[in-house]
Amino acid sequence: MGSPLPRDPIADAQRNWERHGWGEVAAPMAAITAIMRTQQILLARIEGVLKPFGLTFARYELLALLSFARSGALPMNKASALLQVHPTSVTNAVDRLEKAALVVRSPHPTDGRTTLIELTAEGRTIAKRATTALNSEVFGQSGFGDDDVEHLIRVLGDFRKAAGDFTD
Amino acid sequence: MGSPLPRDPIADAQRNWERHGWGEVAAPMAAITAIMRTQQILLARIEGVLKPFGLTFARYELLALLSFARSGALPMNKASALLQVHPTSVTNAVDRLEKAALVVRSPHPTDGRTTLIELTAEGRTIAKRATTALNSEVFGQSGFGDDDVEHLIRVLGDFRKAAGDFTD
DNA sequence: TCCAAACCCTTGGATGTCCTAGTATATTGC
DNA sequence: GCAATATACTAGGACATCCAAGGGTTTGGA
Repeated sequence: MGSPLPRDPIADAQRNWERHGWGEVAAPMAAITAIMRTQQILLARIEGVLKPFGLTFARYELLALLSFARSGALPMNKASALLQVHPTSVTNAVDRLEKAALVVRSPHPTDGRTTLIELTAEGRTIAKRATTALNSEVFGQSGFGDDDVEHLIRVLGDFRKAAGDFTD
Repeated sequence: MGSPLPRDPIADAQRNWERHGWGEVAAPMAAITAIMRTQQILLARIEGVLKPFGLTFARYELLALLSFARSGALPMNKASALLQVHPTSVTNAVDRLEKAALVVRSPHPTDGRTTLIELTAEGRTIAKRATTALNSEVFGQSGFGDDDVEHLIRVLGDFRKAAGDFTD
């Protein structure tokens, strides 16, 4: 999308913050901005790997979640909670996955309000293949050192917990 | 959007990865997934603070960038490069900011291809107020410890550099 | 000098996310 | 048992991001 900049724009922003007398929060601002940008880079990599499978990250996450469920099926609301996205986002993802025949919707046996999302055989195959690709092309070459990975898991885990993501 | 889960879904995913024989990349997978989720949480906080100003994060970033430019103006392509987003995203943001009278488009004095984005007086005021709000309500209460902030800046900075964001 | 290649911005389309209803089904409480 | 409340999913709308294409402007090499 663009060639490398001569200078780190986030470091520049941090300096600007300090210069304007906001030194107190300049570092957290830089850290948060860096998280936003890193997510953008990672998402682009992931989507690039998933594209050949006709998947996006949102759809992959749902597929992967289903593949780990014992029965290969989950209620929409459960998927929404576990993926931590809005219910309408799940509806959207399921619509597209269903068109691609990777999942099917089926009524819940006892609760008429609930819809189950079920992995098809092809869905399971694609999920497996996509995971293999992501493992080798993204997670296996993250560029983060082992210590940094551990640190990120701990720091961001604490953050997510404090934000109310989970109790544990 | 949902009440806290009883267990950390990312830690669960990491265990699933290990259980399926992908232990080698389970930790980086967890770290990357945590970054994605953290970004989502932070973005929601930021947008919540900006909403009263009629701004989104994308528009705020552009406004802030302009406010740090000496002349209060920048070519669209420069803004695109510095914000590291696609040119069409800048077009979109400028369209909306211009409707809100926070910026104006003006022709480049010497290059007929280029359009300058210029901050209006009101744009500068809103930028300042929004920044104050973000500083006190988000950056000042990030929840990250000082050491963790420094670590994040370093680790993510190295990552962004390796990804080709900047040379420095 | 002049035309092809490079560059800049915009339009149109595909996706994803969230929010705000609206419909249907369950549960609760009186 | 029935009305009121709570849940589950979906439709429609607002935004953001990217990609592919198209039209206008500059630049540079023949």
